[in-house]
Amino acid sequence: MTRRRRPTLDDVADAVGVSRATVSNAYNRPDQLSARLRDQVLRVAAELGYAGPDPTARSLATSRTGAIAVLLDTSLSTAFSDPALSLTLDALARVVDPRGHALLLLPGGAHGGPPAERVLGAQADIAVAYSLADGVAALDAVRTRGLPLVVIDQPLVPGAARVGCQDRLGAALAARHLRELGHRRFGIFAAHSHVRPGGGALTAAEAAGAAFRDTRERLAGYLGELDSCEVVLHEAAGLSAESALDGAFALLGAVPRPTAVLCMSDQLALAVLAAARQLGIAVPGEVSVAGFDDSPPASWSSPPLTTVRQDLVAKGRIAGELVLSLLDGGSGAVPTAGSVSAAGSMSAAGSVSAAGSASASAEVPVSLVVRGSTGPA
Amino acid sequence: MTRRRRPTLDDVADAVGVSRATVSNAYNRPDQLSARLRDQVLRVAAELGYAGPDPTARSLATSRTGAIAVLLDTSLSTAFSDPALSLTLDALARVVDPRGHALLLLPGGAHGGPPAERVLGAQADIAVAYSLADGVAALDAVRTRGLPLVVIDQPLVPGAARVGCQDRLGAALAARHLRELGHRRFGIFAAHSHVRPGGGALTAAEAAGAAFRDTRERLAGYLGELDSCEVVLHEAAGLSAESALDGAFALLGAVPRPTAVLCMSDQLALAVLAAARQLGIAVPGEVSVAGFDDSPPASWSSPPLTTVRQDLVAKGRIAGELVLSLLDGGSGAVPTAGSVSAAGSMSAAGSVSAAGSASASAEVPVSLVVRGSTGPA
DNA sequence: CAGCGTGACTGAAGCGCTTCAGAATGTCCA
DNA sequence: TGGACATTCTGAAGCGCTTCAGTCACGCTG
Repeated sequence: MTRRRRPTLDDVADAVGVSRATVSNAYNRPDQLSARLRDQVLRVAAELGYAGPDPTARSLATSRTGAIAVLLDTSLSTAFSDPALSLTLDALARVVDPRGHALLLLPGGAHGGPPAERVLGAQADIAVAYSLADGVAALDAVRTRGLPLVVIDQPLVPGAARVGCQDRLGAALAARHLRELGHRRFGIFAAHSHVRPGGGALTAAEAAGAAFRDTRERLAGYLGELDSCEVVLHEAAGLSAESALDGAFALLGAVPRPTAVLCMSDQLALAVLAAARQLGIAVPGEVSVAGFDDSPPASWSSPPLTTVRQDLVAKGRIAGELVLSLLDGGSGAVPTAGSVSAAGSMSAAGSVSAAGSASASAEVPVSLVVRGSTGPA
Repeated sequence: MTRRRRPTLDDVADAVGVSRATVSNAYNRPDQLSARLRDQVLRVAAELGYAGPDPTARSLATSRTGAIAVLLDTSLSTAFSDPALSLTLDALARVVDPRGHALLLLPGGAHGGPPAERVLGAQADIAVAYSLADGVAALDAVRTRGLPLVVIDQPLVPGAARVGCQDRLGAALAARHLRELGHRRFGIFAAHSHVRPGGGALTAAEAAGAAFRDTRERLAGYLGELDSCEVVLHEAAGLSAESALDGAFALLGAVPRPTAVLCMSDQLALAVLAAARQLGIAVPGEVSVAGFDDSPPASWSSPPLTTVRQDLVAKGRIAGELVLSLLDGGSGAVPTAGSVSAAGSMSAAGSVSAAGSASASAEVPVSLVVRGSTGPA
C-alpha cells in the first residue's frame, strides 16, 4: 500500500529515454512530436501509473488554474435553497466547462460574503460574485489580488463586468398589475437585507438603505406604482425557509390585512402561499400574491404563482461569456447580441451598456407572468 | 490600467532588504521572526500591493491545494434541485472550512459522472463522490491520480472511506408502515437509475440491476416487506422535476391504481403529491404516499409527507470528518462515536464498520416520520 | 573566559511543469 | 551538390513559494 512517490514527468522522460520537454509536448502539443513517439510516451506513462501533468505544477507554469471562484453571500444550503442560484450557476458552468473551468465555491461567512482570507488563498483565475451585500471585504480581496471579476445582481464595481436584470422595471410591472386589479392595500416582502438584522417591519426610508442593490431597485419599482396606496414593508429575518414563513405570517397578520403581497423572490411568495393556506386565507380570493424570478417551483405551486420572469439561464450564460472574455484578456465587453439572443429569451435583448473600456454591464429583460395567485381586490 | 507585473515575495524581500525566506515566514510562521520585522514586512507588502503568497505557488511547494473536488452525477441545477445535496454539502463544507478547504464542483456529464479529464486536471487534495453510478470513469481517474476518496451514498471503493445511510432498513420501515395500514397494491417510484434510459415501468429483476446502490438497497427494503402484494415499479426518465411529474402521472394512471406509492426520494414523493392534486385524487384518502430523506420541503407540503428520515447534516458532517482524517494521512477511520452523536441525531449512532486499515464505512441511522400523506387503505 | 544554548535570519534546494530558442537530422529543388 | 526549409527533439530558464540546515551574534553559566 505504501506506494513509492508518484511518478513525475521526469520519471516518464527517463523511462522513455527522451527529454522532459518531449513528454510535456506529448500531453500538451501533440503536433510537436511524431505520433509514434507520442504513443510510446503515453504507453510508458500508463505503465508507470503516471496520471498526466500535475495540475498544480502546470498552473504555476502557465499561471492559469482552471478554476472560477464563486463568491456567495451565505452558506451553501441557504444559497442553494433558491433555485435561481442553481439555474444561474449551472448555465454559467456550461459555458465555461468546455474551456476547462470548474467552479470553486466560497460560501459566505458571518459578514455576508466569504472571508477575505479565503479569497486571497483561493486558487482561481477569476472571481464571480453573486448577489453580495455592498462593500463586503471579499470584494476588496479580489481587487488586491488583481483578479478579474464578474458580478451578478450587484452594483457595478469599477474594472469588473456585471450582469443583472431589470429589477426596477420588473417590480413596477408586478405592482402595476395588482394595482390595475383594484388593490390599494399592499404588503411588500423583502429578503433579508441587513437593514433590520432580526427581520421585521420597515419604513420605506429604511428599506432604501438596504445592503443589496436588487432590494433597493425592486423596492423603488414597487413604490413607484403605488402612489396613494397603503403599504406595509417587511424584511425576512434570514434567508432560510423558516424565516420566510415567519415573515409571511407577520405580513398576513397585519391589521388591516393587505389585499396584495408583492414578494421580492419566488421563495418568499411561496412562503406567503404556504402561510395563507395554514391561516385559511384564500389565494387569490382574499389575498393576491406576486413573486419575482419565475423559478421553476413558481409554476408548480397551488395556485401557480404570478411572478416577474427573468431569464435566469440567460443571465448565467452571459455571466459565463463575460468570464471567458475577461480571461481572454478582454475588457469585459458585453457579449454580442447574438449570444444574448441565443440564450433562448424571446423578449428583446435587454439593455446593455459599456462604461469605459474596463467595465461593462448587461441586463436580462423581465416580463410579467400572470398565473393563478393574483386576482381582483 | 496596465499595471506592472504583480509583486512577488522577492519584490517584498528586496524592498525590505531581507531574504525571501523571511518574508515567507512573516506570513506562515510569525514565531520565526521578531514582531518588529514582521510588521515592517507586512507594511511594505501592503505598500507594494502584494496580496500575500500566491496560492498556486504555495500549493506546489507544500503539495496541498486547499480544495476538495466534489464529483457529481449530473449538472449543477439538477443536482441541487434536491435539497438533500445542499444540506449534505453544506454540512461537509462547514467541517472542512476551518481548515481552509473549499469545494471545487465537478458536475456530471453525459455518462453520469464528471469526465475523467476534469478529474485528472482538478486542483484538489481529495475527492468526494456523491451518489455516482457504479463504475463511472471519474472514479478510475481518482484512483490513477492517487487522490484520497470519500464516497457518499455509493458502494465502498477499496481504499476509500464511505458514508451512507441505512437504505434498506429505511425502505423496509416505510413499506411495513403502509402494509400495516392495510395496503396491498403498491407503486414504487425509483429515481433515474440508468436501467431504462427513457424511464418507465420496470420489473423487479430489472430494477435490481440499477446502477445506483441506494436504488438497489431501497428496492430490496421495500420488496422484503411486500410479500403477496401487487407491485408496480416505475423509474423516472431523468432527475428533473418534469420527469418526476411524468412518472408520477404514469404511476397514478396504472390500472388498477395503487393505493400506496413508495418513493425513493422526497422529490419524487412531492411530484406524486402534485400529480395527485392535478388528477383530483385525494391523499391520503385514495392514495397514500411515502418519501425518503425527510428533506425540509417534506414537512411543508400539503399534506405533509410521511417519509424516512435520515440525518443529512450528520451525513455531511461525517463525510467532512472523513475528509479531514484522510487528509491528515489517516486511513479513513470512521469518526468517533462522539462526533457522530454530536451530529444532533437523537437516534442510535448507526452502524459502523472498518474493513481493513485502508477503508471505512459509516452509516447514518434512519427512522420513519409519519405525517399526513399516508392513511388506511 | 571558554563553552553553549538561543533567537533571528539566510542560502539554496527543491516542488513538477511549460516554453522558447536552438540543435540535429532529413528533404527537396535548383 | 548545396543551401533553404521542415520536422523532431533537447537544454535550460523560469513560474513563486516553502523549508531545512545552517550561520551569526548575543547573553548566560560555571
